[in-house]
Amino acid sequence: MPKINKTKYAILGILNLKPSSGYDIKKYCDLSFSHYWNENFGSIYPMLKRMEMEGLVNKKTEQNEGKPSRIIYSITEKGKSEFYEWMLTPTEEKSTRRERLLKLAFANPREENNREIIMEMFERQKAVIQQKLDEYLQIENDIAMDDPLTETNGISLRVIALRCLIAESRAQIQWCEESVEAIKNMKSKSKNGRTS
Amino acid sequence: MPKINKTKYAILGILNLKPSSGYDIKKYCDLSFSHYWNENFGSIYPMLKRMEMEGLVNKKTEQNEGKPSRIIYSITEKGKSEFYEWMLTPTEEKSTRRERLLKLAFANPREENNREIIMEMFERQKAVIQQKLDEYLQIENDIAMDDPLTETNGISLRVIALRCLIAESRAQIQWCEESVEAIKNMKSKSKNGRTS
DNA sequence: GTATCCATGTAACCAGTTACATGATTGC
DNA sequence: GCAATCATGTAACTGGTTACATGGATAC
Repeated sequence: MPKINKTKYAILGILNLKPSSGYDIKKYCDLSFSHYWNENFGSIYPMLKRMEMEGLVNKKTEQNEGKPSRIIYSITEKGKSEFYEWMLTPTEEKSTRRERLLKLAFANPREENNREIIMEMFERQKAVIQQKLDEYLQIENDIAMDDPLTETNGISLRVIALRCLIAESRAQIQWCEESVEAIKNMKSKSKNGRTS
Repeated sequence: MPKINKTKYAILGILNLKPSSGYDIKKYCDLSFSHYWNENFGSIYPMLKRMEMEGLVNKKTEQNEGKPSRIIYSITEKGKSEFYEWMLTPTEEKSTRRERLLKLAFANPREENNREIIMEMFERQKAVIQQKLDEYLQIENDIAMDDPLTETNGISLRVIALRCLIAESRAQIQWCEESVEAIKNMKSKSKNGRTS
């Protein structure tokens, strides 16, 4: 299965909300889902051109006196159908490179003095994750504050997306704690037990 | 902060265990941590050359009669110190592209008929995650079976690494379920409540 | 008058993947 | 004889990031 350029879908998704310029798209990304998605001008502008040639979007130059002219793209029917198809495709988030786990795999707890290093590793990792978690919780709080709709009309999808990151972070923190305990036990056991 | 080539550290980590050829390194990756790390020959061989020039590894050609000759690399002191430095650096696993969450962000639950699609999305995502989870659990089981040391001497780091993936998957599944519930409630509320 | 924002783009680069080329050996 | 494995490598490509170039408008 080939790697597919997802910038296309991000753009389609935003244009499906409303016609926008490349600049708008970038702004929207930064503002609305910076914690789990990123786009750069270097990807957006060339992709928009490509998408126009593929008939996924329509182009319209907006001439504004005074202000610089903007190129507004809108999604076509073809673009919409491609977008909805993508939306319903189950996402396989390939984690081919998880640095944290790789590091762990290289640690060797059989050697006595290494255990301290490994426990230190976990503590440091935990601190990084905790910091992220605090950040997410802060944002969750902010959203609830400035969007009273969430109370009367249920929670927003922005919050739901954020809660995935929150749930994952919490799971990771717990995993760090459990792992430290497991390594501690390993240590005490090898003292009066056997050593390979 | 610039993106750093992590292939280097993966190689250092493996060579720190024992001197190996490029081929060995690839095999080790596939065998030992395929679920969270991947390397290709296209990265390994050029990197080994570069690392030799940087003095991180030593090269030794092994001439075997009959068998094809192998180039065995071993880690140097400089390589070791760079490796341990990396090991203790807290890992910031940037999730700049979480397709699942992006999809969610584009879903609009305010429109009645969209809710069905969103719930369907969650169900499909959940199924994908569940499949992964089952896979992980199977491997965890396999490791425990063929490695009796884990019982007497505590659990291996291979299992601990795996348990991170397991914990994350479980958190994600729970998140899917909670989200579906939240959207259901949103729906019933908007029926006898207000609609924007 | 200068820093920041609006706005569009290109070029260069890096990481990582895939495909290809080569050739020897082993197992069926 | 043929497929699979051992073994090393290169070339081409894709996805994504960063830096640069340009120029007008706005805010202080």
